[in-house]
Amino acid sequence: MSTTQRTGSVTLHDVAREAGVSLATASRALNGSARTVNDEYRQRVMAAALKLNYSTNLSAQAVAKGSTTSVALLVGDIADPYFSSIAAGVIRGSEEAGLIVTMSVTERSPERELELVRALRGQRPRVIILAGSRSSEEEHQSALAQELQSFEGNGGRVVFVSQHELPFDTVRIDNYGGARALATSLVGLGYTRFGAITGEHALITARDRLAGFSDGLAEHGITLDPRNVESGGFTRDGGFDGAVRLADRGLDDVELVFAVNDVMAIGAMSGFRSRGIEPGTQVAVAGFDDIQAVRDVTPALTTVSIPLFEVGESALALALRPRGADAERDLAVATSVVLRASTPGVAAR
Amino acid sequence: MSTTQRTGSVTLHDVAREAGVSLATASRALNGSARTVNDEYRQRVMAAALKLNYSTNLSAQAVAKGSTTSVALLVGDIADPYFSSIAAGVIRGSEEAGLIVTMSVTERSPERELELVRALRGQRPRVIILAGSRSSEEEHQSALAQELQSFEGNGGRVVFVSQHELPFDTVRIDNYGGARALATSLVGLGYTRFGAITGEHALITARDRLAGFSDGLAEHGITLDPRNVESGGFTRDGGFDGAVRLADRGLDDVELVFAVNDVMAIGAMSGFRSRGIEPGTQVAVAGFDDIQAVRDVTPALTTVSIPLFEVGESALALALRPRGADAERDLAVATSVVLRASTPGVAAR
DNA sequence: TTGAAAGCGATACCAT
DNA sequence: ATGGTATCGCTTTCAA
Repeated sequence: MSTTQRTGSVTLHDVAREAGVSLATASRALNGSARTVNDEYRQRVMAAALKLNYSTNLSAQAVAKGSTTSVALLVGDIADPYFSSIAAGVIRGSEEAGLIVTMSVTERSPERELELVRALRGQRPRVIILAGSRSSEEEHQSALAQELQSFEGNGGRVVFVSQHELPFDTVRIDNYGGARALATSLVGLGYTRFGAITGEHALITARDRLAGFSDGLAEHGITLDPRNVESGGFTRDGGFDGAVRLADRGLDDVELVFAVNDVMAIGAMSGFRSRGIEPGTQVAVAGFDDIQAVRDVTPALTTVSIPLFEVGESALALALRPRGADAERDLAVATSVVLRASTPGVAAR
Repeated sequence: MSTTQRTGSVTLHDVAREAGVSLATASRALNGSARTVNDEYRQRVMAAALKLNYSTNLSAQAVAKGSTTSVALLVGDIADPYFSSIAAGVIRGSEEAGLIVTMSVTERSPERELELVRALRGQRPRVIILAGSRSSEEEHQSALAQELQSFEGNGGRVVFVSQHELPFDTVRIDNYGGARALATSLVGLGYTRFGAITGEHALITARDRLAGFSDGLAEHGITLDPRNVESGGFTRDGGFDGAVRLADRGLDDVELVFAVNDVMAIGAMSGFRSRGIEPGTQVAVAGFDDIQAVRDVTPALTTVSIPLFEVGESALALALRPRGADAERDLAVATSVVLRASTPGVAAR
């Protein structure tokens, strides 16, 4: 009977033997830090590794070193362009730093998010990045905070994207300010009657954007009538349904509808259309995020631009910053209003 | 001087001591397979683990067991809805199976794909799923095949999505047949003059779709004139540019342009528009994939639907199938033509 | 069932 | 610089 090798993998031991050096030397030559090993030996080890097609066992390395090379990324829904763009940035940054990204999906559920963070601990990642839109429910907030705190206590790094209610490093997206600026721009175009489609009130992002928009209008003496505000899912269908409800109850004199994110806005445009209301001409529409798709819908969507890819990169960069540098732990990314055809200027009234 | 703990983490050892049992028993109670441990002890261990907030170190577990719980997923571009939908399926399936997915982006480069696969070996994942659109360059193909073969030799599982030129399990998407069926449907609508926008010829997916479309037309005695075929990047901008080139050289009598994927088709619609050609009315457009966005562009895009999320789930399921069951290693997913407003029926000619 | 002890594949300290 | 060896956290024989 032949011996069954559970793992046929070549180990460092094999390489060392092949090269005729000690295990320690092989380790130093392959993964050790600097020139502490004779070039002659180094060559031999490299050659042996190549010959045997050796590949370092990252798990073993992790237990020996007491630290991994992985970054855990939590997103609400990877199929949503908002998250996938951020993910692309995180992945890019990680690959540049030689780190591996593991990805989990919270499905926008705070419970699930908490569960995942707990499970992720087993991975002992270097970094946990939370990009899901979080809710503000006290209960989960504190349980989550506690979990993350102990993760940091054990040497991990935590970075939030967008949220800023918890005491962790965060890449802050100025949802409030961006929406406020949008309101001002739209008023500048001549609009005076507004409606909105938002997500669940518990979603901090949705709330901030709506508040910013509302306050922006107020600044110009315009009130956002709550009767013209529909709320639903933070998704394309949520936007569609919101628009339909708005249309069905009568748009009255509402000239422009602000949806708190682009996918909702795009859904809303289709929703209006399904009711025979032509977006852009019969009702203007604006969104938030500036995802790729907004350039290709008709009319092109006015929105607030967020450099999503950059947000992802920044989140990782923030996490990798040396621990001591606790100067400014809040990295703010700039947003900017982008006016497009979905909000044409209002002709003389 | 106090002892500095490099990792503050609670270990199984701590739990065992707290519970007053041996390391072995604690291991069995927490992560061991079945009822081989006294219920009384089991309770004690669980309680201790909970009290100490213990979390299994997955890396250590991996080296001890000789196998990990991770799935490596390679995609061409995570921000592309085609890939992100597949990724969502893979992630869902993995979470159900208690597996962690790590994600890498090939940026659609065969070199990068090969590099990544090599690097991924260090992770010793249970499964590697390759969802990138692969090229057919002989050189990379064989190097990749070799690398994957040895991965399988060491107990790993490999699954391809869409590709079927290499001898590995694959979730096969019927690109050829789908495009062919699309051609037939469009001819049925009364179209007779076609153009196309495709990706680089080396991309198997692009080539198959174009071939299927062309053959489908040929079946009805219609020739796809190569002069009406533009090729470029497999992206939105590639589609945009292709449309612009087509428009600039004169659409002549081309009534319908088939773009080999939806993002290109959507880009093409914008491209045509930028040249004053209204898609849907002045030129019909069709795509392939049925990504979410096609419902919300105007006119809604005719396309070939692929159940992308399901493709991702299936890829994982295939990988997890017991090794012996080598019956049918090619799982085919059904595609279906979806006619929408971008290809209105042609009135009596 | 339970515990002692031998690995798993690497790193790093301590002599040489 | 190099090699021997303890160690990392966990699993899994092997006896008891």
